[in-house]
Amino acid sequence: MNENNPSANPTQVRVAWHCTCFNVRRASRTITQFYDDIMAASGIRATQFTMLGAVAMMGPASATRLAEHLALDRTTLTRNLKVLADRGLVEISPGNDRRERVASITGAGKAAIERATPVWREAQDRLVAAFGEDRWRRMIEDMSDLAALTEE
Amino acid sequence: MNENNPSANPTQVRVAWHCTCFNVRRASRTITQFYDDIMAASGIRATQFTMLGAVAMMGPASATRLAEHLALDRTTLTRNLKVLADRGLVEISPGNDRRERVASITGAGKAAIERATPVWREAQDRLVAAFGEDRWRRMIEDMSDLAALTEE
DNA sequence: AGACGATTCGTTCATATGCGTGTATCAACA
DNA sequence: TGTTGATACACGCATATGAACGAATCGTCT
Repeated sequence: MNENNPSANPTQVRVAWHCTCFNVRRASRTITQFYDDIMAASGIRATQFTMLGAVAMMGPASATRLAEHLALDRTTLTRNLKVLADRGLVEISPGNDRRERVASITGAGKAAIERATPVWREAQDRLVAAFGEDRWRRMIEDMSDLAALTEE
Repeated sequence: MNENNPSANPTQVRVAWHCTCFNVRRASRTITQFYDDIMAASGIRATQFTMLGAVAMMGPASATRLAEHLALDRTTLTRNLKVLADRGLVEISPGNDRRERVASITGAGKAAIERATPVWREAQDRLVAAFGEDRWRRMIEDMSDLAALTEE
């Protein structure tokens, strides 16, 4: 490779654009913004909506259990949960096992879910319609399988 | 819905797991870790590898141009670039337009790319093999199209 | 030359993400 | 009963991500 040429060799170009990690992260960014833009009015972000849903769905659950459920690092989950706790949407309380701290949904949290669900659905519907339902369904399965494959 | 039942209604379950945003973010997490684990020995993370590649590929380029290229917020790119600059892998210098600050790859940056490329390839090859090449190729195209669709 | 809208960027605030280390608690065993 | 390995967590460090605000610079028009 020519040391004086600041542009790298063409191989590098293909590397960048075929990288699975780059592609999934880029999609993650643009899709998150797409959802957040539409959901902004509800005061709940897409990530927080997911988190609220998980807490509501799993009932009082420990951080570790929620983290495994969402394939999220336990410490990340704890901090994300704290944002919701500070807003009164979830409640963190000590569990029977005194090492544990369990999270449960509050009334305000349920109200937030009720309020955010329609806008979430709007984002989801718009995206599915634009992408094509069959193709979208296939891709969700692909991403889900890929996550299962790279998780351990 | 039963106000006393801390578990939400079953609808919420389907919402969480069919959410495009959740699925792509979860895949983004697990795949990033998959790549980072394998690439750890090289001292370069997958995200940084992408960034280095972009700088090398685009030659001296402004933050705005790089950000558009990667579908990344300008301020995010600037800070990610700073991490690489602090390690001497890229150089930030003023451009002709005095508002601009252009980034270019350094010798150490090129060396880092050379060093990291084989481990990146190992991660990529392993994932493609495990997922199936045809299916993988299709999914990359899906994710790329989806990013284009949700980008504006 | 001076005014003005557009462009490029830096800084601050807030969230999202994972790792390493240390601490409290538990369960089981000698 | 005391020890000990395992478990659940908090905290600090580092990176990744975007929004809002404001400053510097540029090009253009008068």
